[in-house]
Amino acid sequence: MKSVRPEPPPAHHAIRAAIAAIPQGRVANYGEIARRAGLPGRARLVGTVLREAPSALGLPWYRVLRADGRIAFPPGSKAFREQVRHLAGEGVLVRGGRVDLAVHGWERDVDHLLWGPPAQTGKRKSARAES
DNA sequence: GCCCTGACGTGAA
DNA sequence: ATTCACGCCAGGG
Repeated sequence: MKSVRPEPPPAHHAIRAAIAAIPQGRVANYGEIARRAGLPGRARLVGTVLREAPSALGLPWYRVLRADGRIAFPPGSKAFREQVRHLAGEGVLVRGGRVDLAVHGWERDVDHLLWGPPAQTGKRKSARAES
């Protein structure tokens, strides 16, 4: 017998879990979440789930950005500003609606361990001792 | 069931 | 840095 109230597909659950797993102060892109959820290539599905997911679920939706580190909402929109606000509250700086994934990206850590710290290609304007 | 849209990603021009 | 085309596929009309 069919359940009178069809539960959401497992994929949705996996995606929510992946989003919930983003550490505070870090951000991840849609594709990355999809991968973590075992759904490579389904970045769009992540967006769909987030759209359906009420913020009441307690999901850190604001930690999810596009692949280029850009916020997925139209600049200036309500949601946009709120996302920026939330991120700023966690110490994630947003410049021009954009977050530096090389600094706050979740997966950044892994790259670091595999490839080592990014060599300064000489773009840096002023080298300064970081914390 | 077809068609269009979309909190996306990637590669090419 | 921008723009375009495509791939992907769940939802809603």
